[in-house]
Amino acid sequence: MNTETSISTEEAILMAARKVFELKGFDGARMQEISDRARINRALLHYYFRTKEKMFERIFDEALERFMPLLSTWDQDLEECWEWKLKRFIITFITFLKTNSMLFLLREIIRKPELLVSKTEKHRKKLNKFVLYFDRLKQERLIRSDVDSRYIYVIIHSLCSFPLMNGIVFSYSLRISPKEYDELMTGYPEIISDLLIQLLKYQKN
Amino acid sequence: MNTETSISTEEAILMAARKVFELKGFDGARMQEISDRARINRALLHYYFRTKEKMFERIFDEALERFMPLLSTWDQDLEECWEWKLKRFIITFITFLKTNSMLFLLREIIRKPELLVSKTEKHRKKLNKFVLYFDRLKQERLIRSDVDSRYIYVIIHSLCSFPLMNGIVFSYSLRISPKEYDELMTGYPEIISDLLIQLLKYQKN
DNA sequence: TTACTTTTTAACAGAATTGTTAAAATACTA
DNA sequence: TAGTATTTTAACAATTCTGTTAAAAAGTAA
Repeated sequence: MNTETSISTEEAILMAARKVFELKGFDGARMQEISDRARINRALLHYYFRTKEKMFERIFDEALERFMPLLSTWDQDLEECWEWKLKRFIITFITFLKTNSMLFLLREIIRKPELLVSKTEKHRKKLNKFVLYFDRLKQERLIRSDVDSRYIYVIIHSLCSFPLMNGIVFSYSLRISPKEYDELMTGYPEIISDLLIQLLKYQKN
Repeated sequence: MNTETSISTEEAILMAARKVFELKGFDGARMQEISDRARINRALLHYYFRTKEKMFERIFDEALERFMPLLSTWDQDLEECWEWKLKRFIITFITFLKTNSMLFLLREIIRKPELLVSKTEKHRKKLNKFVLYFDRLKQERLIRSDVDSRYIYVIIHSLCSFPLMNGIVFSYSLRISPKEYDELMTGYPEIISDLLIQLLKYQKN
């Protein structure tokens, strides 16, 4: 087997598959559409990935493996102040989400909840780092202590994730083009970083 | 035709269809599963709704028709202070979203973007009420003027919508059961109302 | 050129799904 | 009870999609 051509073909297939699965979901995706996008034929598709199921699993796993590490950064660079940490997280996360569809993951998890449990067991332990970190910030009186850290978690993630996955709807609701919406959103990470910092900062009185 | 039994059967079908479409999406939904849920047989399903397509259209339209009115409440009760207005919106919206899947709409719109345009034309005009209202609040120096009203729109909607549609993932990430997450979320509308009010309130200095 | 690998072509089997139909069974109403 | 409307049963046609196969074609490297 010539590894080089195989890999580029395999990569073409994976890129195409990812795109189609993200757009249409597992049930709506068609092997034909994937092979069209990869500019190969359907026989070759099955030659590289035996079944649609296996191909999906690969795409889904890779998506999760890209995603999970982002969630366990809260115990790194502990000397960094929380404002910077937060800001950096938000910018990194939003940048990441521009090329990684959260909706894809969510849709498939809702279709088949086992996907979440089976594929993330090894990351499970790391998931409480956020809450630990923010509870600590409260103890140290660096941030306000009257908001449950789990709410803070939900708030930050909602503010990062939803504007991107709901882009079509938001741009329609705001009566601007998707392009204009994208442009509007370039300033968004800065804005919410600053707002969240204002909001969370410990209030002296 | 005996209208009463028909309506109850039709309603059973619609309820079942809605549930299945919300869970599986159009492509993943099976007529068999819908008729099972409605406790009737597949022949009767087609007797009431000729095709899957037509049934879906009905479900989707109804979902949009429930949804859209919520977005055009910003020019009602103008004597009410903006804090109350905001709080009322948030509570109403979140309550609504508990029984109306935003993910369903989003998934189908992404699958087939025409759905959004074709089905909401008549509501399109009303969609700028939010921005108009908040721009006015800024003029009157009731809220801070350094945040684009469109960002405020995105922020409020993200904070309302995402925690519910991402419930499975959040409860997993926070390592609590879905039930515990629901309980946690009962306090959520109050919290974000208050936080948003703090954040938006006009700052004297 | 030769040997080998990759890719295409074209055909097909099998399964799942949608939608239809006719006749029988059941439920309802006058 | 008789007549009407609703629902079930069971079978079927048509289509779409997945996955397989064998042989041919094209590409690559020695």
